[in-house]
Parts: sequence; C-alpha cells; structure tokens
Amino acid sequence: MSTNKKLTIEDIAEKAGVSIKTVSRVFNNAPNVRQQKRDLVLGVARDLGYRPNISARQLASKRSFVISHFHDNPNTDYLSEIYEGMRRACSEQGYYAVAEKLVPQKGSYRQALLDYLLRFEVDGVILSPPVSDDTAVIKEIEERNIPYALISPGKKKKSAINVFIDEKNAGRSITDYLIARGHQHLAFISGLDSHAASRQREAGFWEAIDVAKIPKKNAVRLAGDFSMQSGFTAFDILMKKAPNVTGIFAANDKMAVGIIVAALGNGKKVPQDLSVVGFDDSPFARAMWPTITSLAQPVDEMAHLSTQKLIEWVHAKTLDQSRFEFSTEIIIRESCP
Amino acid sequence: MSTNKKLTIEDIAEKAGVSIKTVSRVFNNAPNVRQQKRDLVLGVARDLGYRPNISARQLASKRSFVISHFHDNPNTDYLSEIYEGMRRACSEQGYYAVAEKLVPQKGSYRQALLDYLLRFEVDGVILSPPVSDDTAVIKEIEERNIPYALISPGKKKKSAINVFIDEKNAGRSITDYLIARGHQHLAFISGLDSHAASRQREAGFWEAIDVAKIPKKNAVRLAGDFSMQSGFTAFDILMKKAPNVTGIFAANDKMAVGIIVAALGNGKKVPQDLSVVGFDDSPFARAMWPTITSLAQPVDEMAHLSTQKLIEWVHAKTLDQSRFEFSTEIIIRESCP
DNA sequence: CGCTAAGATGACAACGTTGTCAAACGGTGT
DNA sequence: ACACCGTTTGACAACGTTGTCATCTTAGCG
Repeated sequence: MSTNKKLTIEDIAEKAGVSIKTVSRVFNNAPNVRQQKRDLVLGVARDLGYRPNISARQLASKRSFVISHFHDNPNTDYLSEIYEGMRRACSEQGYYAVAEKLVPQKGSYRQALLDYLLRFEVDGVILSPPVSDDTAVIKEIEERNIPYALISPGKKKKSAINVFIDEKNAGRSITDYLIARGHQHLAFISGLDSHAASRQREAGFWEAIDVAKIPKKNAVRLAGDFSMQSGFTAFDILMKKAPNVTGIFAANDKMAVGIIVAALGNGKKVPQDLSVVGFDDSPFARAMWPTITSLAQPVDEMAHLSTQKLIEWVHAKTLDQSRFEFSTEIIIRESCP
Repeated sequence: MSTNKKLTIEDIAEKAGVSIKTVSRVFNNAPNVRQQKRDLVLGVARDLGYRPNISARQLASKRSFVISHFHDNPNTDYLSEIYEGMRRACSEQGYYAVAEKLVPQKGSYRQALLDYLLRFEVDGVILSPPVSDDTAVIKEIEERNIPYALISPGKKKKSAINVFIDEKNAGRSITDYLIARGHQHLAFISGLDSHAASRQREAGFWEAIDVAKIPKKNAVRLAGDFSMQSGFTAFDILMKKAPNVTGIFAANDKMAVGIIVAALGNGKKVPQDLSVVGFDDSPFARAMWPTITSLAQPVDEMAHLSTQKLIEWVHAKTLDQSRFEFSTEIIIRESCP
C-alpha cells in the first residue's frame, strides 16, 4: 500500500496526455469524447486509483451529490432496508445517502421539509409512506424541480419515479395460499385505513374469498392499526365474533406476532388450531416462535433501483421510464406451513 | 418567502463592512476577532439567513464535514436511535451524518473500513459493538488520526471519546428490583458471551444475589444469544433445571419476548407465575403483551453527545475529556410490575 | 509620549473540479 | 484543393470557502 498523496484530475490528464477537461468529460459520461480517449483516460485512472473529489465537484457544478430519504415510519426494519438499498446505489456512484425523519406540523410534513431544504442541498429525494402521501410536500419538491422517487403503493405520479409492488395482488396471493392449505373460515386483520397498502391488501383478501367461492359470512375483517398490541386485541374479538376461523391474514407481521402471542396465551396451538400469515417478512417473522409465514417484498431492491434511477435522472436531466413494479414472494414458515 | 438568490460570504462581509476573512473566522469560532465584530457579523448573517456553503468549506479546508457511524448490529431499533442522535448533533453544526454497515472479512472489519475510507473522507467516526471491539479497525483509525468515539461497554481508550453506561451496575439494579418484588428464585438469560455487555450485566446479577444473601443454588444462569429464539428455548431448560424460579432477568428484550411467549404457550401467567425483566427498553418492550419491564439506556442521548464531542474535537484538534458515563432507568411495565 | 509586542484584520492565492467558449480537427460536397 | 460544418479538444475563468502571510491596531510599559 503506497503512501499515495492525493491524486487530482491533473495527474490523470498529464499521465494520459490530455487536458483536464477531457478527463472531466470522461468521468461525467459527457458526449463528444472519442471512444479511444475515453478508454485511455479510464485506464489511467484505474491504474492510479483516481476518484474525483466530491467537494470540488459539488462546488463547481452546484450539485450536492446527496440523495435524501424523507420518512416518518416507526418501522426501523423497513427503514434500514431502504437505507441499505440507497447506500449501495449511492456508493456505486460516489453519492451520499442521507435519511431524515420528518416531524409533521399541523398534519403536514411541508414545514419540516422546507427546514431541511434550507439547510442542505439535495440532488434527489426518496419518499415513502406516509410522507409520500403528503401533497404539499410533493408540490414543494416539484416546484424546485428536484428529481424524486416514491416508494409507495399510493397514487402514481407521471413526473416521478414510482416504485411499488402490486399490493392487491399480493394480498390476493397470500390469501389464496391460506385457502389452498384448506382453510375455509378466514379473517383479515387490517392496518390503518389511512394507508393505501392496507386497503389494497384487504381488497386482495376479498377477491380471493370471492374467487374461491367461500361464503362471505365465513370471512371476517378485524380492524387493527399495524401495532403488535392491535393484533393481540384482535384475538379476543375474533373468539367472540368468529370462533371457528382457522386461517388469519394479518396486514403486517407485527400484528401477526400479536395474534400468535394471544393465541398461545389462550391455549391455542399455532398452526394446528390457528394458522397465521403476515406481510413484510420482517425480522421477527424469522425470529418468533413459531416462525411466521409472510409475504416478502424486496424493499432493499426497490430502494436500490429508486436511487439508481434517481441518479440517472439527475445526470440525464430528464426522466424516461417512470413506473417500476416489483414482484413479491411468499415465504413459507411454521405459522402456516 | 423571498426568492433569495444564493448568499455568499461576500454578501455578509459587505453588509457588515468587514472582510470575508473575518466572516470566515466568525463562522469557524476562530480566535482573534473582537467580540463586537463577532456579534455584528452573526447579526447580519442571521438577518439575511446566511449559511456557509458546505462544499466550498470542504474543498478549502480539506475537511469533509461527515461523521460516520460504522456498525454491524442487526438491531435496527438500536441503530436508528444512534442515527437519530447523530443526525441531531450533525444538523446543529452543518455536518452530515452517515451510517455504514461493515461486512466482516475473515472475522475483521478492517478491510471493509479501508474500502470505505478509500472512497470517502470522514472527519470523525463513531463505533459501536461489535465493530468497536475490533482492534485492527481502531489501529487503522488511530494511524490516520481520525477522531473517533466508542459507544461501547468494552475497554476504554485514552485516545478516544468513550460513551457508556455502567452495565454491571445496571444489571445489579434491575436484579435488585426483581428481588425487591419478592422473588427469591431467579434466573439470568445471558446474551453472547463475546459481548462485554452481556458479561457485565451478568456480573451485576450475581452481585445482587450475593448482596441479598440469596443462596447461590436458588439462582441459575441460562445461555442465550440475544435472539428471541434463544429466549424461547431457555424456557424449556428452565422448567427442567429450576422449575421454581419466579423472577427472570433476560440480558435483552428480545430474549424476554421469547421467554414470555414460551411461558404463555405453556399455560404460565406473566407476571403472576413468572415475572420477567428485559434490557434496552426496545420498542417491543412497549408493544408486547404483557408489556415488558426493562432497563432503558439513553442511546439517542449517547449518540448525540458522542457526535457533539467528536465535532468539538475536530475543531479544537485536541481531545480533552474522554469518558462520559450515562445513567440508566428502570421502566416498570406489566411483565414485572 | 514613543516603542513594542500581541492581537485584529485583510488581500490574495489556494482547493479540485465544471462551465463557457474558442480553436483545432476531420469528413463531405464541390 | 477548398469551403463548410459538426465533432472533439483545450485554455481559462468560475465556484465559495479557508490558509498564509503581511499589515494595521491597540494596550502596556518604560
């Protein structure tokens, strides 16, 4: 390992026998550089281990090389998957990934966003629920012409990168799975109705019921709020309202944990007496006992792609494709084998 | 809100009738500026809403204004508390907070660290377990004279900022609490022995037993690994080895969840038949049912202070105080009221 | 009251890139 | 061979700060 003093664009230019501007062009994928020189410069740069200085780039180009994820979601597992996906993509391109929790004021995230933008420059923004549903936030971002991506099951925007899974179809398929395992009396535990994801998962649930020709009265909906506690509470209500239910679809894993704990505490065996499936494939789906069958969405991949496309957009200054749908997978575990 | 074109140091200098260098001095808390001028400049800057351009500062000063947290801990709740504390402190000082998961190679984080440092400049580093225990990593950081902070119960370094709680004392006090609630037959579920924190918490457990003059045979140690599953498993062993235990201290909340779930599944009531206390006060301590009595450490505050002190160190170029101990608190909930 | 040294201030050159614009090049049609 | 035009290349001035060093103040002292 050599004591390499800091390399600059000039060192590369000299070694390659071109001007610094040409080197700059190569590193910015700018047009109008002969392929031969491009290769030459890249070769020299690779040999010497050159990397452009971020600060100088920022200063000269008035770009920040920062991609920010604005969120307000207590699910830290979800957040860190997003962060990891962003970080990977950013690191590949010499960008910085930053995550910022927005604190709502009077029900809107607008002020918190403005506070942030006043202090830091940002080249691109990633929004996830519930921030992605705040129209005031989107308006501010669009007015500033900041490229942005929505990782969200909500409304799609023409002028944004939309990354999503088909929530309804996912709800449908995991319900189909429950039915295929022989369950004829089913329950759905909803999340917060304000979240589009919960509503769409539920729609999938009812579609599956419908298609399987299970009588509507054999299916029941219990209101939850995504919390473990609400899953726990749902169990009591379930025992009163529909004691012969054997298959439960919880709109997220936390509620699945809640209902399983409640079931065990009341002498029910899982999955023998009660089968439970969750959604998100979060770490406790693996860590609980019994482990939980869950629908996995590739959050990391989704964040990675969002970030990549965002950076492309920043460079190209124009957005081409705007919708990216990801597919999901049912991870079969003990709670519904 | 005015359409403020970008303010530079020159605008402030002109408005205040001083040179740009003086403005620069003021913003860097440099010595040798008359108090009167300092106030004048700060006043003008506040009125106009000026903030120094980070990139230009980075370029000119060869500092990066980035503080990185290197970690490899699957506990995302813990990580996001650290990140939040860092973020707050950084944002106050115009720094960037960055979190980087290090992937070990051949048991060491050294290579991953070097890969990172090759790509990005960093002004300060925060390490938490298990990275903070990697001597090769610390050696590399010290050789580069990068200020660093250890949020860790492990060995204290003279040449670093050490932020920690007294783990042994914390283990002692929560065990004291169990004993005060009348429990005379106790169990400790350990975490990974490679983690100093687990060993120290256990030491506190035994000290409490000792001081309370509880016969050693009435206390038992069960080996866990911090996972929910290991807590679950511990229950079976406990029932065989020491069925009359009524008070359990799990070295973290996850294992507390595991043992509670197992207990409920076996018809035991918590806390009536079995009282359980955890450690960390993580989100499920609140979300589980029953909610879990747990020992809380102020992770957010610890990260905030680490970052502040790190930034002070960067500016002063010298480290004064090196040890910062934080106090803990027992959060009483249903699992051991 | 002048002298000195320490403290306060400023002029100007870095820092390492990108933007701008002019110049050189190379291919085409006459 | 020449004029023309698009493509490629480069010289040099930004970008907004901080570092260096010279100069101007001021307080203290004989």
